[in-house]
Amino acid sequence: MTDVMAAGLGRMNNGGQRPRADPSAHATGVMSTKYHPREIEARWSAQWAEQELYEFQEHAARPKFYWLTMLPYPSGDLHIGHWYAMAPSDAGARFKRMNGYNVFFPIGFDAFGLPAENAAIKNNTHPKIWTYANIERMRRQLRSMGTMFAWKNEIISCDPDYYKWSQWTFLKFLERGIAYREHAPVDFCPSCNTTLAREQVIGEERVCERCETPVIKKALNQWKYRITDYAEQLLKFEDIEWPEAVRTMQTNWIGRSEGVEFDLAVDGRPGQTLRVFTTRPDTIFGLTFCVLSPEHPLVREVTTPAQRGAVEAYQAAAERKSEIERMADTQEQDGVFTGAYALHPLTGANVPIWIADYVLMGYGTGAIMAVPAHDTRDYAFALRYRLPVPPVIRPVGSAGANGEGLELPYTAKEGSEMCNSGRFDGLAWPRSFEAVVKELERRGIGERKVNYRLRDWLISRQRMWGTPIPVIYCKTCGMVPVPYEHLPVRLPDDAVFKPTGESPLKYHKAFLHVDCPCCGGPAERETDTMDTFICSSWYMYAYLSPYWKKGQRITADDVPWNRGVVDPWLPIDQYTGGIEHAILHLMYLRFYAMALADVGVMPPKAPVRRLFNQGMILGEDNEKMSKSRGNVVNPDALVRDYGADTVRAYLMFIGPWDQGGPWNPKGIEGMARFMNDVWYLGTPVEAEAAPAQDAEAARQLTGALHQTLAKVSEDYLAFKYNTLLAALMSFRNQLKAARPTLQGTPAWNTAIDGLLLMLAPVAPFITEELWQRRRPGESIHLQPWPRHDPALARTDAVTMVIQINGKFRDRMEVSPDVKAEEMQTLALERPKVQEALANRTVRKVIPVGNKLVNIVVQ
RNA sequence: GCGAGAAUGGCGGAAUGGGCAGACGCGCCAGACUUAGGAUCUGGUACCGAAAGGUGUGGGGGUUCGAAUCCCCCUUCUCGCACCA
Repeated sequence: MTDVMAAGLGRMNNGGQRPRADPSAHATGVMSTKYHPREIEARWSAQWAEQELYEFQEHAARPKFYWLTMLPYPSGDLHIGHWYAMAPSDAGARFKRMNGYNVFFPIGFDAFGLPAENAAIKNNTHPKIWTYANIERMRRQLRSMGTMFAWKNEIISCDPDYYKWSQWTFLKFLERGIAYREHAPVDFCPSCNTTLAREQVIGEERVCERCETPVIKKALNQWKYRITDYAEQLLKFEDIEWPEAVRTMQTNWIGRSEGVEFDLAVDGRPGQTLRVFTTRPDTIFGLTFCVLSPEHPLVREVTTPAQRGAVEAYQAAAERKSEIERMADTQEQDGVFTGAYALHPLTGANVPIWIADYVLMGYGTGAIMAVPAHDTRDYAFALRYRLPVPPVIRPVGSAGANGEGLELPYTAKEGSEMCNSGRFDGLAWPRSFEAVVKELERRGIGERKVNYRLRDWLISRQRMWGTPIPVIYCKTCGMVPVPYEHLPVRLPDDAVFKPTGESPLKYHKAFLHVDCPCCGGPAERETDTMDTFICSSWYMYAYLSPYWKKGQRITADDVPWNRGVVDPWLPIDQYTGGIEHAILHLMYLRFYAMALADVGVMPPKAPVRRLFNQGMILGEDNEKMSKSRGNVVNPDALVRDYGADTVRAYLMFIGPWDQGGPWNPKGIEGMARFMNDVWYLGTPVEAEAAPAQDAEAARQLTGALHQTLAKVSEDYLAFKYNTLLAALMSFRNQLKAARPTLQGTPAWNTAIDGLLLMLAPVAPFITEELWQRRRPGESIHLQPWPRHDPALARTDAVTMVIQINGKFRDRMEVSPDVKAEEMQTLALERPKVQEALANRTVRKVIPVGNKLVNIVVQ
């Protein structure tokens, strides 16, 4: 522990000890002023805010473009991860704006959540105070980043005028049957003291998404949203350009599988049936036993007295097992015989009914037909308890007519055919599936069924700092929704925070006790609050008319935003954010849009057209940044040393944005040098000697400008900031080389303007400063993107490569319009080529465009 | 186990409708200017070799005049899911 800390501190000291005393220091050249990023950045931040340069313009002649970055949680300080997420997003939005779009780029705070409550307990203050103090600090930091946020449209999700509408969505969903309350076993985090949605339980170890504590099961009365009703819709990704990875993850999470559900009669119990789900009806003749989940209600009914003791012991053990940590490596299939038998639906054979915890109550019917020859789990189970394992499918055309010699378990679908299955023998997949399903349907004991892995969204949280669920429980009237006119159900400002692990709302008398809206009698409020993912499921619409009907009494007919503004601005044209939200936020957001469309407040179209997921910025050690590792990079310190422009640009230069990558503390020096060069190149020079006329050099510089422009414009659209910056650096190198001959000429000035314009989205401060020094009073951020002229980008000579048998031999300059025959002649004339061709016969010469000739010999 | 993606110098990475591998930057080496250099400027920097030349994009095959790029097999790594019937 001590070692780790010492190492961590050492690293931090090292990282912080090299402030650049004067980052603008460079020796040569005529200098008017030095580059002082801190001074110019402070000045421009203030000025842009004052001029409202970036605020929302509902109507404009330019086409609308809704550019969105995921809203941050106000944790207190802006982390380098926030910079990595937001600075490139901002650059993209700025680029769109320069390209003639009316860009809306809002920001807000996802302000409910547990850290505020923990801080409240620790400091004995209200979470609201902690949260708003953090927001104030983060607003300043976000401004220092140079982002073009439309601050006037900011929303804060813990504001009652926001969560009033979150409550409204709950009431509407309740009316439509999308919200419901259920008593069932749910995932509970003993550290956060609250239940969690299935999506918030991570991995095999089943740990809490927030604190990594293993979750336990608890049976509780909880509110849920019927997201499973939208499973089919959620599987469709029409009209949206989302990364393949996200679509695959969501598709897998939803986990659609097609199969059949059918009944088996229980032997000796007329009328008693056992329902199972299977995706492999083609293997039904291999059914040699059934397995019930230990929690299955039928277990009590069918268990014979002789087996009762063993069965109950197993049930108790299974229950305990799900409450204790689930060990990864103990996936053994064990179970207990109930003593009862079911009848095979097609053969009438007796098959024993077992219970085993590898069958889950929450999936399908909680009961399975076991076909040990063709399912790995059933196979393991059968081996363990010496149950028969008859093969009933085999690879098409395989030798053994009845599957003899088949390696078991054989689980393939494609290329399999039925055997040992009476009149079904020889039927190949997928006809085998169809035939058995038809037979079960004909007998009236089963039907096709689609099952999903997706569960309904559990939204109740036993925490205080969240949106109160607007329902009241009355002894006489039962559950009563809070009338719309009474919204919002406000969180009390005087709740007492104690480390009891329970929500202070339960002990807040004024909050808890309420008159029933129905009968006027004494009643109690729901004290659970909503999952904070609800706040972030609709904030993108709220941005367009923030705190709609603020302070006003609302009715059932109101909608949560101004549709006149919101409808024309949908969908969100570009959304950017971390891949870690691939399932949670990005699936909930789609669900919310679908459900709200059903409620009738939104057009039924995809809410987010284009999505981009950035990668994660890692510590110097290539590990995830964390305080315990001591590899956290502090953006404020970097801004102090290098300026925001350099930090922004360096983060974009590290590598492809979607890839993320480790922080290299030395690497930023290169970007600082680049900014210094830009400063030096872009600062107007007074009274220079009359520039020499060098038409050829001027043409070359103009060519370089337009080549760079083509590359940079293309890269902005594809979020390829790293290569865009590399192109700008190359251009910088060319400018430095051309400076002695061209500085002050029209070609030079155009090139410098181009450099500043192309860099403006990435580095808004330095470009604004230099632009306005050249043209006082004009913001660079209101300039149109420079037009690319392919004619000017054209060079008058291209390099042609000469290969012999595909190997590089020589290169030469040729005209861009060179003809194929000419290329061949030129290539064969080269001395190096002649030399290499001595005593060899040329068989073929292959010219490629105007860039390469391959000579094939012998 | 299933699904998705990746593997290129000392490092981050460029180049994939096949056509000069290593753009750009970091680091490193040498030099210049300097009292000084962790500033700036100039040159160099994939590997082997004195050179000519040869070899190189995780490994092995293949297609092609030509492969980092396309096809097949394998290895390793990252991410997601995981007793889902």
